[in-house]
Amino acid sequence: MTTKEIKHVPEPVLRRLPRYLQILTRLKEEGIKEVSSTRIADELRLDSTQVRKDIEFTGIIGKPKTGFLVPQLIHAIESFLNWDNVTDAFLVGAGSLGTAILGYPGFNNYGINIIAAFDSNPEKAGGTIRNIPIFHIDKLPDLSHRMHVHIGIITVPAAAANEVATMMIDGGIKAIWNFAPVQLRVPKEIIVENVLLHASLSVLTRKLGQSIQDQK
Amino acid sequence: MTTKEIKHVPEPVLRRLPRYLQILTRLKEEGIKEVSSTRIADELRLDSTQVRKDIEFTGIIGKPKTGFLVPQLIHAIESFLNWDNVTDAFLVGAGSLGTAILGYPGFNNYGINIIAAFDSNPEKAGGTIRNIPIFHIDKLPDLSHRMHVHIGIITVPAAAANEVATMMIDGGIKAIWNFAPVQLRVPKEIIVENVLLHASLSVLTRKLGQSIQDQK
DNA sequence: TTTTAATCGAGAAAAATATATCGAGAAATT
DNA sequence: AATTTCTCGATATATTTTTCTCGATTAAAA
Ligand SMILES: NC(=O)c1ccc[n+]([C@@H]2O[C@H](COP(=O)([O-])OP(=O)(O)OC[C@H]3O[C@@H](n4cnc5c(N)ncnc54)[C@H](O)[C@@H]3O)[C@@H](O)[C@H]2O)c1
Ligand SMILES: NC(=O)c1ccc[n+]([C@@H]2O[C@H](COP(=O)([O-])OP(=O)(O)OC[C@H]3O[C@@H](n4cnc5c(N)ncnc54)[C@H](O)[C@@H]3O)[C@@H](O)[C@H]2O)c1
Repeated sequence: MTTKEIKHVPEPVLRRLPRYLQILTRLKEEGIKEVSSTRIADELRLDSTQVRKDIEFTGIIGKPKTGFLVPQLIHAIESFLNWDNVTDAFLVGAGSLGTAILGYPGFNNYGINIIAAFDSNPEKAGGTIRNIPIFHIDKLPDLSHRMHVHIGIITVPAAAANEVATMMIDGGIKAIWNFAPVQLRVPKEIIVENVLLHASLSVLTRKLGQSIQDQK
Repeated sequence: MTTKEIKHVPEPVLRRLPRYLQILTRLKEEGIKEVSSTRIADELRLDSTQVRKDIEFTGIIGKPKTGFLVPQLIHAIESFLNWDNVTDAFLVGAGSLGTAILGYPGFNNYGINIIAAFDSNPEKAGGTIRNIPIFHIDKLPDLSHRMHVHIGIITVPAAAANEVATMMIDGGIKAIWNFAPVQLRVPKEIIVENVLLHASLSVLTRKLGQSIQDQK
């Protein structure tokens, strides 16, 4: 790989890296300085070569016999995922799921910082959750332009999701984390990451159905 | 494929099927009787061959020029995912995320029916959410045995997740839908489906970081 | 010091997944 | 009735992702 060559990173790699990070953070707390790909792989039931290849993307090189330096690897993964410079985000839809996300303090460790929420229900406007203010949705266009927010989180009902996405994009948002079970119709330069819980469930229920069938 | 041969279904296929279902349900509401793989593919920005291949798993065969019958396909996918006979589930951890899930009526359409929730906080026990009773966690072993529940949902803090998983398995649960960001250590016959929101975020933040970098 | 054991990283191989090609069938159009 | 258009589904190909193999390197043990 030459100096400035941009190498494509497979999504499966991106999804595994935070899992490594989770182990590494724990090891660091335990005072462990070095870790091998074998150890990470064993904990996550993966192949050690895969772990090594994933780590290779971050640019960190290990040492035979001992492995990787824990703090160095943590830093490299966080930097690779862009989690070292936290990006501001808006959340739209302060319903039950939206409230849970707003209430979760952990996301700051994962690269995003929710600075405001919006809802179409006038009764929700004016309140705060964990010091995050909730505004009426009408305020979104103005505020997103002024605050240069780049990430939008959609937790509105499916029927409203596309409308909200359009507002976000008009407001300058570049990436959308979408929890509504619909396909967003957005320009292709907009990054969309869907959290499709029904897709997750489909894997679970199908496997369960199979395993029950197999027992017969 | 001979009569009783069990064909392995790739996970990516299982994750796409509910997305098809969502389109199909909408089309059915609009009174549309037939749909082609091309149309589904266009809406989801997929390849039509892939859609056809996925549908093939459900056993439905289409007709040239017109495609597939919408109601028939809906039924086939639901049956394939085991969503036609809804499975009872327990949820453990009636915190903010757990409450959101308990409050969501949509899961009954996705094959699961949450019949009870548990929490270690005595103050939460006794209440109900959407008519779902919340019990103290101590009641879990007894109740799960008596009620023959097969699915467990974990929405407790990461530190408590493994302990809860063990209790669930002892109680006869066969499949776990895990929202805690930890690797559950369970026997291999137990089905675990993780919802790793930090993994989803890692994809988003990395891509965003890249796209911002590329513009420079 | 020599031996042993563990690991990395490069390259090859295998497996899984996605995409392309094309003949045949069915509906609509001429 | 012939032609065009669209689609399915079988097969082949391409791409992506995972796993395997192995020599080199390092630390610890003998
Ligand atoms: N709650 C869950 O467990 C769960 C699970 C899976 C998926 N989801 C999805 O997440 C989304 C939200 O679910 P929920 O349970 O929080 O629903 P909810 O009804 O509790 O919350 C939706 C919120 O969005 C607001 N809203 C509606 N239209 C709006 C608009 N145009 N602009 C701004 N705000 C608007 C409503 O006022 C409400 O506060 C839905 O798409 C749902 O399918 C939720
Ligand atoms: N809220 C979110 O948006 C969000 C996002 C990503 C991941 N998660 C994960 O979901 C889980 C729950 O998050 P949350 O925000 O709802 O937390 P929370 O603190 O609001 O809820 C946790 C609940 O679990 C209960 N609990 C704790 N230990 C228990 C035990 N041993 N047995 C039974 N109940 C127990 C607590 O009493 C509490 O009610 C966490 O693992 C968190 O990392 C949450």
